[in-house]
Amino acid sequence: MTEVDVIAEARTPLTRDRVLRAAVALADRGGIESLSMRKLAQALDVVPMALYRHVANKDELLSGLVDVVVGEIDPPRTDADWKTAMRERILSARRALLRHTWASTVMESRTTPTPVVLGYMDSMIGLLRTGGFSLDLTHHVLHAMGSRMFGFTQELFNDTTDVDPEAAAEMWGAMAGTYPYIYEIFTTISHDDRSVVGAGCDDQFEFEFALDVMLDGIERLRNRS
Amino acid sequence: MTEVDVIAEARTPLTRDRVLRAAVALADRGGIESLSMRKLAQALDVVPMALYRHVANKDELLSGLVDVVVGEIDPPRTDADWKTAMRERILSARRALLRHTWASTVMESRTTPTPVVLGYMDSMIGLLRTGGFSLDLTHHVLHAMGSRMFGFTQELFNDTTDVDPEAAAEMWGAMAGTYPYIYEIFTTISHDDRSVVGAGCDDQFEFEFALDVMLDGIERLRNRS
DNA sequence: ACCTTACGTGTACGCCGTACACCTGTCAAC
DNA sequence: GTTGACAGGTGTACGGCGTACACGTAAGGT
Repeated sequence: MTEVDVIAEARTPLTRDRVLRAAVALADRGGIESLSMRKLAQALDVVPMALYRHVANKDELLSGLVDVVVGEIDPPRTDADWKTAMRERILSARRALLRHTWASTVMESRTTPTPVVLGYMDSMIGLLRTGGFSLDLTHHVLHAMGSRMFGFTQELFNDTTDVDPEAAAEMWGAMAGTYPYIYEIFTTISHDDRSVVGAGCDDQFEFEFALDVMLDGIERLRNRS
Repeated sequence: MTEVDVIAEARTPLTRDRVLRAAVALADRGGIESLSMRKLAQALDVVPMALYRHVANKDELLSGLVDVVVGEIDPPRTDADWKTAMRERILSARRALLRHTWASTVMESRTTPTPVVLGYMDSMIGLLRTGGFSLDLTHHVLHAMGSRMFGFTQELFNDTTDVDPEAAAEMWGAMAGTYPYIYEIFTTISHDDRSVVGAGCDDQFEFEFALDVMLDGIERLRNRS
């Protein structure tokens, strides 16, 4: 056995799939900002430029990541009305996004939908159309649902970087006077959580709440027409 | 008049305000990706490191930009019920965002709200509380509104980079078979626009449609409780 | 035996944010 | 008037990034 053979069997050949899976793994731990072509190459024990045989560039890599995540969303069930089918699928999408917290950011950064994403959207539209929505109403509903169709509301400042309690307490003290309404809300909700104040929301509940407001709203519009 | 004097009067001194306004101008034309500390310094005819006397780092600069944009949002009118006050203010926010198309992206990238943003949110919450919303319901509504409270729905793939018509036509042809529902929608809506297919939505209408679905929904919840 | 083709490598370029030491003009205190 | 602190712009440099481009090198078809 020559030295060449050792090297040859030591590394499985690069594939687009292997690249994508390594990228997902890298982003899952460490966040999307820690995903660089160079670090990805390093994780695959390969020189950075080698990646470019399998993805066109970083942007296309990111689109590939979106495809991976969207591919994890369950297909819609066919034995239910449009509303529950859509609701459940969106909640499935949300589960996928919770597994890959970077995904929503990356999806928003995309400028063009991939075939995988188009397929997802097409089947979602199908749920509405076969559920009795007119063409026009379907169109408006698509806009109204927006990114929620992919399982995420765009919450502002929902990051989980927890600060030290001392600074937080001081901040909330100052808030009492300056931002009375914010203070009022954040001091009364969810002190059952581990932190005394703030960020103790039941995200799943809030997501479903917002989703249902939307679904109920569009259902009413459907029935009216 | 010495040479020094000429130089001294040739450049107005740098200010945080001047830096921010130059950054806004740079981003307005050329997009947020063309805003780098180096280019910003160049636009101000100054060396890059000079900026750091007025902003802590690029992140803090971006937060400053958000403050500028949020500062452009009109205060809520006080002579109307909560619903129209909120509706009009959100539409004012949307106008500010349309003036600075990069702003929604930057806002989403923020990890911590600035005092200016907190002030905006506080007054929005105030509209709900004084409008008769319970603490709990107000809280849920905040989540449900999400980024829409700042005037933007997170539309996916709403960029305006128009491709050449030939490629577009080919794409739509292929879509007819693969994505029938998408095809159906995009070929029937808004051919009054300049482009034959796609991207011809009335964004203002769609935004208000979604906003009203939301507002009507929460109004119903309010009246029920 | 040769030539193509596929695919990993090495080097290099231009961009980025920013740390750090340095200069210089202004102004208060003596 | 001299001095010394300080505020604010400068210059240099470092490490990171994406990726263009030329170069091996091994496998497979002829």
